[in-house]
Amino acid sequence: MKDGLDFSEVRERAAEVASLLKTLSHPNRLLIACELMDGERSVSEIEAATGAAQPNLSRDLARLREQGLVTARRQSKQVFYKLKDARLEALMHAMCDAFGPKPATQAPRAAQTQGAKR
Amino acid sequence: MKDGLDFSEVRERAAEVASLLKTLSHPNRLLIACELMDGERSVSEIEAATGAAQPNLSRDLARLREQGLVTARRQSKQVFYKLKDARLEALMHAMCDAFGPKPATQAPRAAQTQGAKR
DNA sequence: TTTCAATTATCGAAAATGATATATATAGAG
DNA sequence: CTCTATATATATCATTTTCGATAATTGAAA
Repeated sequence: MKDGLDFSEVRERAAEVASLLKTLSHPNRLLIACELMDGERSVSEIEAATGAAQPNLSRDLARLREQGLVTARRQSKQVFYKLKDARLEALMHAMCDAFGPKPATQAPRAAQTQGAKR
Repeated sequence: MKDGLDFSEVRERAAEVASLLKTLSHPNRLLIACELMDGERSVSEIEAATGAAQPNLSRDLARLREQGLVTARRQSKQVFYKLKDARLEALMHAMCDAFGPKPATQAPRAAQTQGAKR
């Protein structure tokens, strides 16, 4: 039973992770997460960085909030978001590593041997 | 130009990755990918491992195929699937690291070799 | 043919999405 | 305090996609 597959638990975890992936499985939300890897950002900044329409952006931010991936902080008129989940940060870094050069705004981290993409 | 934001390219890549995540964002498909981390598996084996209904499983496998994440090989009556995309493998390992067995519930991070079942 | 293994087709319900409209919150001016 | 502008959030609608379930279909072998 120790080595045996604890199906229900495994599937439970799969459902959790799948839910997280679903939240990230939209280009705009993924871009939001990328943007927040560099630190806190206001909604307007995110809007500029992603090019998303404002109401949709707000909805996407709400989803990220509800999923527990980000937190929001209000400072006068603006609301600043930042990543909340350390696991998400790890995952984002892994994705940057796996899927190549990401935001050119800043050096990602390891410039590993990832040459011609195709 | 290096500081200028190459939006279109970034967003293009985001769309690609988001598409991949979407494909993985279903518990059963995620479980399939997990299962295939250990190597080739027949559809029946995947069915047993995931507990998915067979027609749905087939549809999910088709999605993984169409996304270019797995390949299929027929051997007499059975069809064997395996991971095709190295980036996916890397991502899966990263996810296992990040979301894997909880330190509290189970050994921190040793149970990668869950596949002594064949 | 019969049987096993897998795929495809289809249906209805639920969720996601882009677009658009409206609402709230905060701040500054008058 | 009221009026206005800015920043963000919520609501709604139409269209599309997804999903589980069930039925029908193809392929290979006995």
